[in-house]
Amino acid sequence: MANIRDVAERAGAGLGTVSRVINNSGYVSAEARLRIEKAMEELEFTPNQMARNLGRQSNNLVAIIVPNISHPFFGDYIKHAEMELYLRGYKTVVCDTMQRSDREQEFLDMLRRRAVDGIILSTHALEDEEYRKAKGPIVSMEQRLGRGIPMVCSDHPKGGRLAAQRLEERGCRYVAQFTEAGVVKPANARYVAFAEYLEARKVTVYEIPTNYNRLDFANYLEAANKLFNKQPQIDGFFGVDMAACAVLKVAHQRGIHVPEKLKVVGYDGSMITEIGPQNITAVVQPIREMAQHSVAAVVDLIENRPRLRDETILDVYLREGDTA
Amino acid sequence: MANIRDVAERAGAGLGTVSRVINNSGYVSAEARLRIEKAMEELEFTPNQMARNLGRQSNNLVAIIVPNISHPFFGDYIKHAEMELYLRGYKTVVCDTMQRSDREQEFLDMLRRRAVDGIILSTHALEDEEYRKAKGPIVSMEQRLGRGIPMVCSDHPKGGRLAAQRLEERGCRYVAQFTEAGVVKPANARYVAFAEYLEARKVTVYEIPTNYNRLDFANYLEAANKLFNKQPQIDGFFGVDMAACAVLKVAHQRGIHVPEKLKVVGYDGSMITEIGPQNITAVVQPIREMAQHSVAAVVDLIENRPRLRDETILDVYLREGDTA
DNA sequence: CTGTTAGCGCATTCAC
DNA sequence: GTGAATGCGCTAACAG
Repeated sequence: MANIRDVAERAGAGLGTVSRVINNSGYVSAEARLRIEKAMEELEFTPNQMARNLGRQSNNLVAIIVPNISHPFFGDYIKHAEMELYLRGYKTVVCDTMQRSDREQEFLDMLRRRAVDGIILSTHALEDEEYRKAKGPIVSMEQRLGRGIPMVCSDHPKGGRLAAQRLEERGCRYVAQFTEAGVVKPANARYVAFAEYLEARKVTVYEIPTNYNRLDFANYLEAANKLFNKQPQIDGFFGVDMAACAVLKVAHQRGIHVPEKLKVVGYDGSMITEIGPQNITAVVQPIREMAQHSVAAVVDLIENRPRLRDETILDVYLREGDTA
Repeated sequence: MANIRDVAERAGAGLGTVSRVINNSGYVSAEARLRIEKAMEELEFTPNQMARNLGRQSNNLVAIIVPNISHPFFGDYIKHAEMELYLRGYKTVVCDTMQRSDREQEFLDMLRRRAVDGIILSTHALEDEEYRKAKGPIVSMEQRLGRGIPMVCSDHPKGGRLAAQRLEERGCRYVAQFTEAGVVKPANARYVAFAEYLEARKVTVYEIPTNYNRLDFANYLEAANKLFNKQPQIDGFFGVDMAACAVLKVAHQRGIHVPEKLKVVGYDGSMITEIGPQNITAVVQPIREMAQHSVAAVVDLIENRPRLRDETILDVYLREGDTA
């Protein structure tokens, strides 16, 4: 495999000149450029990325760390983030922690080893301390990790209120939501806002704890069954998209008609709210914008551009569907 | 940021010894190891991955190129492949071509530039020639690209037959399937096998061409509407999961009961066949095994292990659901 | 078992 | 404008 020296020799030029042609930087006479380009073609020369990386101390790689790649929300997120990174000249490394903190730690180490230039985190299984001492371009989704680590999230309190408002307008009196036990993060603000809004209006709110460590459908299905067993009188439900699907499914199995007897509002607004027989009414997170902002933030950090704010909170809205 | 030389000096050792400690390779006296480890800790030394990459001519990165990251099938595939790669010491770079051949070409170039050690391709927008001349570890999903490029796919003819068999058993007389116009690949064998099986048994098979360049739901929804407008008498349908969802949705809108009046069989068996009110009867591709085999193949190529076969064809089965 | 040496392939000075 | 020199940080081969 030809290298830059071979090219230089064949073109009767110096390494520097060849390098300048490759990078299209600095001054090169048209004549020399031609000779060098010809030599490159003849030798089928392709610059070696690893050598460039070492020289420039940067590899144009950003790692996106998520709890579950095949979850619709994260799938959408990764898709948009990958495109945004691509537009800025970066490639995307995906890391699925599968909810295991040791894997998260290993992926964090990639930053220290400079295996990637930056990281966008959607999981937070470690102590905040760990993130801060990683010392490098880190952006967090949905969790405040401390000063210097930008965070991007959607307006969860508003999302909770929008859902609550809708269920109340539709006359619900006994509503339920799934909560994620033991996890403190901005996302939980939606459950708080939801409950506050409704309780202030004398609507009963049941909370069913689910295991945040299991983002799979079966987990929500279990919770949905538990819900109907314990609180058969419920007439409204609010939860993440998958939970909404699970509740719809169990309701269907039990012959409970939606939206007549039960209203359902999802949270996320991912693809799965639109592919079923009924479109699920949902609070939509602006996934694409979340990707744009988080990517912009991490690239700013990598390229040493100053950032004004550490927090970006994006607007949400209620998308009409057939279930509420 | 401390480097290996700093460590060597502080520990009063040579570069080689430090390197051996870092890589846990070769012989190092317990005493020297201790001194070096101490020095590494004191200096908070972390080996620089870019330098290692250059030295070893390998970066332990594999690119997975897909047409759409957020598609349930590819999401599942990436998830499993990422895990398999991780187990073998590789990180995963994802590349979403968004069906654009120029992007595919750019991602192929990463291999030439040695920005990644290998590639797993799920898209095939270029001429076979291009792939072959990329000269490097390439594995193809669902498409024969020529000798030396291993291919992994599922047993599509069997899949088509299983679906056909089921619809026939259920008494369907007028069935439809969506086909991908103008694309030749093993995956299409399922449509051929499906039609052959049924036509031999005097069942009428309608084929609705869809645009392969659009893997989104709206595309299938359009096709489903077209189908019901043109062939309202159909009593059976076969198509990829998303198409099945679309047909179910339109059927629901039009008051056509499934499975009473219309049987539906999906292909892929991804998550979306199980989250709706009805479980969709589907031919299941062994996505995890597909990931395992394709990863094993690309890693074998990267690490110069000889491979016996160029083709791996994996078994499929029909998973019972509520729609057929 | 250990330290030294010589690359890995390119980018980036800096004289010329 | 250009070429030669130096360094990026580490690995691997080698002599000791």
